[in-house]
Amino acid sequence: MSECLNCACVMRSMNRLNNCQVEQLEKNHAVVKFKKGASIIRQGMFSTNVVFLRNGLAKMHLNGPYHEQIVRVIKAPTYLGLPTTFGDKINQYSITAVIDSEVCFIDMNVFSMVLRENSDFSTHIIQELSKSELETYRRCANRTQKQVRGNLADVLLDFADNIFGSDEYTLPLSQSEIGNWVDASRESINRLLSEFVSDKIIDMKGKRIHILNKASLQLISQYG
Amino acid sequence: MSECLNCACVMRSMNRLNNCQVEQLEKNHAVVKFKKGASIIRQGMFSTNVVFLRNGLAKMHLNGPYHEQIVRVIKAPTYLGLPTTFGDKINQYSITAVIDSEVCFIDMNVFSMVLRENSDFSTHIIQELSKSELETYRRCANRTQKQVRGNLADVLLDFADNIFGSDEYTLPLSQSEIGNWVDASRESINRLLSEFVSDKIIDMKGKRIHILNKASLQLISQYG
DNA sequence: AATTTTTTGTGATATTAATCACATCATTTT
DNA sequence: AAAATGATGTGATTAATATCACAAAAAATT
Repeated sequence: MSECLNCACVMRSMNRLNNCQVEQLEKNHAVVKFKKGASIIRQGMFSTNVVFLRNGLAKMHLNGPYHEQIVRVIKAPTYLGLPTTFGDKINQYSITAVIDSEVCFIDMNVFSMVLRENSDFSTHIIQELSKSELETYRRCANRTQKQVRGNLADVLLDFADNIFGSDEYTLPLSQSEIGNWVDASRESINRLLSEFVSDKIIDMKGKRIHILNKASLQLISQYG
Repeated sequence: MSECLNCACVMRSMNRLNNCQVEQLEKNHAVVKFKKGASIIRQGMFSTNVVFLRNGLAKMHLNGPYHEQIVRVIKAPTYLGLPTTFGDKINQYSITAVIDSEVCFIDMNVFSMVLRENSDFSTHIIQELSKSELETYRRCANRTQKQVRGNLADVLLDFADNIFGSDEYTLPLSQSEIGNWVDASRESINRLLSEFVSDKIIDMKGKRIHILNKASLQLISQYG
């Protein structure tokens, strides 16, 4: 029974792949489980695989000049690290599982071959890369122009709307990780979270978040 | 006589294109000159062309939540706005000539066709996009983690090393544009430039910059 | 269960850089 | 050439956030 046909990541682009191509991928892939906190792609190492996140959640991060920089948090199903696979032999960033996750590694040469054979598929990849770059520009402009309060609101909303699909969730990152994501100190994140709690915008028990006043949070995200 | 064969941008990837493909591009392109300050690609407009910068210098910029954000300054020869062309029908950022420049527009459908026909070429584009995204991550992490002094040093070095290839050059951006690039107010940029002058790190007459102490500037870029 | 390590909470203080407010100089435009 | 607009230079003040310094709580490890 074909594991690749069941893989949501491949399925998303399957209409572009013929059976033979799926079979190629099938023969040259490996599914691996990663525990929370485990490193999936490591900055500075050789990259010889294309990586799919089949399920779970991962953070993309790199060594900045002063501290670790989290670039984005990505949920399955998605490609992981296409740019670092195609852009440089050596990984330019790391990817780490943020909750227990399942990952599929595909040999890069096989993937490249399929890309060469199938122009629809390569067009699809070009579009994915392009969209991801546009998103990066937008996020970067937001992060640098807004102040910490607004960026933190963004993070809380991002988890609710894009990642967990619920206004109640368990924060998968520590406060200092959130700081490394939105360019703030761990202390500032802490103080602002307390502020949100005392303003009844969120409820927080440990890492359990409940968004009580989403409208406020959206306003803060825009103007805060 | 073929204009495309003379275009440095196409020449860079020509070993990947056959005569027929060059001819296709040749028949569907238009070379346009832009004065300093003229808009080449405009955020919010439909994009129907792939754009090459044949010669000159351009800035890539987008509307941030509070002010214009300059993302990068790019010199010819280079593709312009591949991500915004392939990632979204509507341009997600603008490109503006920073000095008088010459640009080649190629119909996107023709370009896509060549991409589909020529897998080497599409691999090349995938690599370009990937590299550009990696660069974006790195730059963004630097910009957000370093303070303004270091980022300004970076800009001065970037002009010298990557753009003009000389330690003496005319700044093609105003101080407020530099501010929008490195996330600082125009006043801060001004004060820091004066500081560099009084520290004999640079000499400045109007927009004419002369780097006097490059080693210092590099130190400031690293630790400042 | 005990110990170590990591994460969180919070005050006091320091610092960077923004903002405001003008003056001056340079460029366009009229 | 005069007027208007935009760019630059510089001080005074304010504001946001980092940093330092601990204590307490939670989680991981032994």
